[in-house]
Amino acid sequence: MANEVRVRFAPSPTGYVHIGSLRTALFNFLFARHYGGKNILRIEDTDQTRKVEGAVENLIGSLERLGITFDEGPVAGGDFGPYFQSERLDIYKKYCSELLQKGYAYYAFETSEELEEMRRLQQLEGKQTMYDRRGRDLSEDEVKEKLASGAPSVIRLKVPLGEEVRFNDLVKGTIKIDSDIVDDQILLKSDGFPTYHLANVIDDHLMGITHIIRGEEWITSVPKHILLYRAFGWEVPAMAHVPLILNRDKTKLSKRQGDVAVEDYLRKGYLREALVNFIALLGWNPGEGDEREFFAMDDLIREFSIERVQTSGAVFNPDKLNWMNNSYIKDYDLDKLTELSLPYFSGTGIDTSDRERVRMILNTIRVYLNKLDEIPDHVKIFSTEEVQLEKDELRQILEAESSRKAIGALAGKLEDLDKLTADLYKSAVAEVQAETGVKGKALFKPLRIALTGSENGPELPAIAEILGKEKSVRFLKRWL
RNA sequence: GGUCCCAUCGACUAGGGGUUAGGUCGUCACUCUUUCACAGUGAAAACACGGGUUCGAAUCCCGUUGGGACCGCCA
Repeated sequence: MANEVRVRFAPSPTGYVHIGSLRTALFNFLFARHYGGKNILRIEDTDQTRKVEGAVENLIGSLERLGITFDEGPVAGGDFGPYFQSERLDIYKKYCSELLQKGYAYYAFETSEELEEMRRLQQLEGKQTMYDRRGRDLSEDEVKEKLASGAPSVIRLKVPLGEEVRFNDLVKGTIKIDSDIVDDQILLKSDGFPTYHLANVIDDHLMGITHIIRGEEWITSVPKHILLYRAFGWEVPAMAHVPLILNRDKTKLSKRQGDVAVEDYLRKGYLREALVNFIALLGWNPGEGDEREFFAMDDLIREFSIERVQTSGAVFNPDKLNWMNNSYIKDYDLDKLTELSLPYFSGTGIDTSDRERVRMILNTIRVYLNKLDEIPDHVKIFSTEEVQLEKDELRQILEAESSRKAIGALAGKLEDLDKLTADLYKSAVAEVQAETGVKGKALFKPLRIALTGSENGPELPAIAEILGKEKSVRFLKRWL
């Protein structure tokens, strides 16, 4: 590409990062990095009623945890700032009056109530609800008069009628819309703030954005934006509208049907690599018969292309996320995994200052973990001071004559050891088998139950080693 | 309701005129492991429908149906 690629992620600061936003942010990031361009963060905070304290910091923090970084933005700075729209009000006003002057926009004075009434009537008639453009009929004098009287006013886009607005979307192809059904969108609100549509067009142009990559929900407002670019005499950036991420019932992914905040997933112990990998594959794949499923961020950067983004929406499938996360957990560098897991041990009764022990525990249970917050479920057997039987029926197994014989023999052997290791445990059990004649299920089952209170779980020798000699012996002897 | 978008197994998807329509998750079975899980092997499971175009359509075109998004002084 001749010019440097410049893309932007432009969220409104609502306090958390939606999974759908994450994917938009990811795709922008991948696209920018793939072409060696710039990834820009712009905060769309023109709705004063929606301000959330600390939202921007949180947003940047979450994205950075996932490895999505910005070259320009509120924190990174840059030559195209400010990157908060609320700090660019003068710019919008200036361009808006230019529109007014050129006759591409006009003043309107309806109150919210009047507009609501208008919509209600339109709905009754079964028509599309949109501004009926009545403000266009006001004479210059009428407008002057109202303005002078101090009546609240907005500025609306004067949509040229009877035209077909068309554009080429990088993922959807050519899209055309009849301008007659394009709303005379409010550009400047009565509080002096611009709407998304105005601010977005001005900023994208001023910030030199070359490609707009955003969710499909924006597609119907593109004509407004095109008209705006045209009115200003600006070049329209390339656009790519990516399909939505859906609930199980195929509606737009929403809070009501489960977690949608990236922070929720991070908190539950989904690994950043797994989350990024999974989200990237929701709507993108390398194609051409390439059947890989695992991609590190570098792989994604190298292979991502907007042309391979899916045209239809994708259901967010937690089962597959779990599978992928579990795969990452199983393969993860054990030391790093140990560090990441530490917070999840709080309240389990396991002393995390003994890193080596935590490491061993993690290594034996990681195969069971879909996510890190499941750790407590699997470590009870290591922290308990007295084994609890999972169910009462297990007591019978313990009380069998052969069981007592084996348990007693093993307890004796372990007692003689200096230090209990998995290997020593194994040989001790082998000796018990030889000496008592108890073998097979009759041997292993009671030992497992005596040591853990459960019929199943990780490998017994590993458990015994983690338990240590003292505890193992004590647990065994209890059933004699 | 209007406009726009979309349509391959239950889910994510590959394929894109001639394929036994491939892979992954999930499900089921078997093997392995003296447990569960892991791993391995296998199975069930899809081109929404109707018309064209073509020697030949899952693939291209049109329509139908179905689903979704948007229709705010939100973004």
